Amino acid sequence: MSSNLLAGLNPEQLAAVTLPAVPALILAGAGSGKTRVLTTRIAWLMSTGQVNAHGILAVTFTNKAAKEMLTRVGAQIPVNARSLWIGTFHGLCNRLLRLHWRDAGLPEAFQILDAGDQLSAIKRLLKALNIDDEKYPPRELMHFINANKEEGRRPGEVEAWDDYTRQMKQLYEEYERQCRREGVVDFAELLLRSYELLRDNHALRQHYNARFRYILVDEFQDTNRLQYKWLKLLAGKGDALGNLLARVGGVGRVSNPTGPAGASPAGGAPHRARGPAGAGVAVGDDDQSIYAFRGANVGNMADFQNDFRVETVIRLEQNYRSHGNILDAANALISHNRGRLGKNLWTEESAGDPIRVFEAASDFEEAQFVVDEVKQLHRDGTPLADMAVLYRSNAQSRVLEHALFQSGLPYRVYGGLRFFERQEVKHALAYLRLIHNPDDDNALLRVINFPARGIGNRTLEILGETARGVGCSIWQAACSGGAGRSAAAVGKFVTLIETLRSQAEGLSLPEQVSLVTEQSGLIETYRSDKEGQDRLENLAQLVAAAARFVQENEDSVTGFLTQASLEAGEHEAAPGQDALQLMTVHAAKGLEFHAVFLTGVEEGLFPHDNSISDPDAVEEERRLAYVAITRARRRLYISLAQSRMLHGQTRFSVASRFLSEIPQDLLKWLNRGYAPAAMPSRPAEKQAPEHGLRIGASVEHPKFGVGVVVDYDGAGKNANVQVNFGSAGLKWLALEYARLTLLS
DNA sequence: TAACAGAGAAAAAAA
DNA sequence: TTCTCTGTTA
Repeated sequence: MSSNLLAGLNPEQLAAVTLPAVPALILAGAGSGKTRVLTTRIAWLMSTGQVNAHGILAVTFTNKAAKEMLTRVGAQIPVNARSLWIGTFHGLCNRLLRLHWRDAGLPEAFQILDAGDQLSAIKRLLKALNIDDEKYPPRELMHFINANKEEGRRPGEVEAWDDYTRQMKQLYEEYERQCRREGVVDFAELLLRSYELLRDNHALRQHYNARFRYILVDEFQDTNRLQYKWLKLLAGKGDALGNLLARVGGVGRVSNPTGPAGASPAGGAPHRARGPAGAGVAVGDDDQSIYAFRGANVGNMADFQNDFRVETVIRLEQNYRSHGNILDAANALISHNRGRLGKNLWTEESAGDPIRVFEAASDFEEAQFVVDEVKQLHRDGTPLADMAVLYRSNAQSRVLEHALFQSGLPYRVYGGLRFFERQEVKHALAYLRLIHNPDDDNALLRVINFPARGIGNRTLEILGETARGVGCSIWQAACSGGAGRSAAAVGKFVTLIETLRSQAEGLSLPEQVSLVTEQSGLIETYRSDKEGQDRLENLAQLVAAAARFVQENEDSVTGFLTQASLEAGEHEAAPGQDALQLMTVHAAKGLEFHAVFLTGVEEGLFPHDNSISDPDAVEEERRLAYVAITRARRRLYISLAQSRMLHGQTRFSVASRFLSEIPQDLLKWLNRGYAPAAMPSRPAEKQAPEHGLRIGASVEHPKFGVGVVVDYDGAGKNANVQVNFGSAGLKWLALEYARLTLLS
């Protein structure tokens, strides 16, 4: 059987798939068949009888990647999806904590706070404590808390040398208390809590060490410190052994034991000579590390090599995606970074097309260029969905969207709110939470006055104070009356929730969701809102999602709520229409397209202003550019604009340094030299003309026909306008003489 | 309570 | 420029 599995692998892939049970690092370049290697290895391990599904743990970062891995393994070998632990860090931690909630000190049905929930919980905390949120902004506190958790630090371990940090530390502690009281867990807490569970519970740790004989980690360059520590524990290499940590003498930091790490006999559990501790495989690409800003630590790759004394490093450098010129450009660009682990992509494919470069006079013109090229490629047979327009920052999408909209090309923008983050969905889920746990203050505050029922800030303040005074939940405070003038309204809300609860009794999950959306008044509110159509649609979708959940999993409210927090759903529920893809470079990681347009390749934008003064940050930008380039299979366009509207101002920029780091013989400048001169000069700088012929206005000329105003200068008698008459050409006309009629 | 105006910020983002 | 948040006002 295994020969089938291994067919078609190149020598490096084969080596990676059939690695013995030793720790190994696989440096997998873009498009080198990384996922295939991972899934084939899992299938190979099982089909050769080295391990059963039970003994494998595979970790990814996104639900999408986890799902894909599971599907592909399933296609190669029959597996029981339940016994195979493939998932995201958070998904797997959740699984662990649900199994061992008691040992982890959590309530059985603990709730998960997503980022938005966490922020509102923090705001509520600050209010309750009467903290000036100007001095201690909620977002900053949230960042402080998460950053510390991601370093594995509880409040007690935070070093505070100044008043500000001392206060933040204090608030971190209060926040934890609040979470404990409410039985909720934020994203970082999932990780930290399950890390601590394994660290402090020897029996449990040994159980999992023995169980997970093979651990595979995807996108290893994106792991943060805590995730790495967690992996180490699971692999049985723990800094878990408190003695080991102490002996190495670090200050509580997980530095690398320089000696023979796991082999320490000094107290604690003796390690097996082979086996569990040895089987970790990390797959990553340091050149594609683009998430340092959210705590990813590329250094984990080097630490892994040291801590696990990795002797096997496999490089997957053959690229199955792009043509040669594209890879050469990527290789050349990334070679400007220092301290790489080193890797050079190559392909058996031909060099292919040169990289097309377009320098536009303005962002407007750049967008137009993209539109024209996309149209051309589409006419030549490339599906729109196989083309992507990439940009560094979301703000750039506006002008692109505008041009696309004008041209009538269907497009799809990634980013923005996702399904379970939409307010109507969150409202509905809050009602669902409340009928199962009315003490959930977060949920209660979200909907106590939505739909509006006459409970304002003042009332909430009174309720909050009462609750705090008594030490009970807001719900209990609401039940005990004493809500001042709005007592009646509060009473009605209490009755509503209680009615909902009794009605929900015995209903299935989808029925409960449906009940809640209707009886709470949500549906009615959105129906009377002229812009509520989409929201109604989403509420219906929510019921459908609940039905699907019950079918695929179990009839469990907690399970559904967990999934809602852990899998926020798709960005766009767009139909399967063939549409051009618009997204940030970050969002494009892991994807590939026939043609890629990398836009805004200008100093100040890419690399971004905020990075330019920091060499490390510039390197991350360069990696980002590398990711962007390697998305393209056949065609790569790089465009830039000499001027662009940014924050309401026109700014002028020059080509990005990244462009000059690509060998010029790989580039084909589509318009260098003549372009800037032939283009209309910076319309944005001009004041509106008194003659009313603004740029973009349509005009008619008796001889030239219909055209569009692209520029103007002068005033009064000397006023001139430049009009693009299409086939009749671009003309400068003196307003005093030309008989122009304004059409729009 | 709800509507409105003025201020302030605008890099990237998974779970 | 435009979106979001906050504080004020009807």
